[in-house]
Amino acid sequence: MEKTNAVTALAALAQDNRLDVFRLLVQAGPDGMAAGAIAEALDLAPNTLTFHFDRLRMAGLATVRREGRSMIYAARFETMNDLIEFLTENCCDGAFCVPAAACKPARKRNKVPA
Amino acid sequence: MEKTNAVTALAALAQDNRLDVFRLLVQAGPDGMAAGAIAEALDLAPNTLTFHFDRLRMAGLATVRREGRSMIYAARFETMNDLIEFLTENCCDGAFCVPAAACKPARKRNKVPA
DNA sequence: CCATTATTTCAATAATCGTCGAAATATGGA
DNA sequence: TCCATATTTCGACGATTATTGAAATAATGG
Repeated sequence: MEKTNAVTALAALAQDNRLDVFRLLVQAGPDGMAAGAIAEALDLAPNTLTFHFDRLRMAGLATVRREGRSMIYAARFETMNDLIEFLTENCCDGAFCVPAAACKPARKRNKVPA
Repeated sequence: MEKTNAVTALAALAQDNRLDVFRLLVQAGPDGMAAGAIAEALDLAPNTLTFHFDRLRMAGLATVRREGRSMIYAARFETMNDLIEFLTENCCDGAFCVPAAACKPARKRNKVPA
């Protein structure tokens, strides 16, 4: 990931409502969530939400697809992982550092025993 | 890490010059770097740099100490790790996700732990 | 104490950001 | 087609942001 993409992604996440949206999408998994459902869950005006979705999409952190009348938004886990890798790379000149975590979204939302 | 701290940390990193500063500190390791050296390395005005240092410190991403006439800034790796953990937690409801990476800075230069 | 170096504080400014209201667009159903 | 639903677009607004220049503060050495 290039620095300018990292800054864009960080800026996309660096806002209260947008971070909420992203985390909701992260928890929703690859199937995503309808804009209306997110609006209701977070109590946000639909046009405000569109503004935030745009930021997340431009940052590569979310995707959209239409499904009937609804727009379904989903998180892009790959970008999140790239960002984390970018933040941790070159840490202490590489000495004693563990590689960044990769979130590998499961297709179904099965709880994993702790 | 709480959400508001995460937003602050993300905002602190979501700016070109500040991300450069932080990465420089990350690479410098626990011993840190003098403000003047950073100013020279990144070609930034000292007062502008103070502004950015403040953001990083308020976000818990950097510390300062005085050493003679110089102010030595250093990255706080713990906060970076907390942030990464926050971003990846609850990923896909916890299913199939690897825990976040931890950067454990080595004291590779002959420096005694405080 | 004075001069020098290193960094911070303060005030001002342009640019960007997040939210709102009103209107527009797209889809599906009667 | 007409209507309701779902979401986006547009124009405006106050708030925050990053940078600058000038002046202030802190530490060191002569």
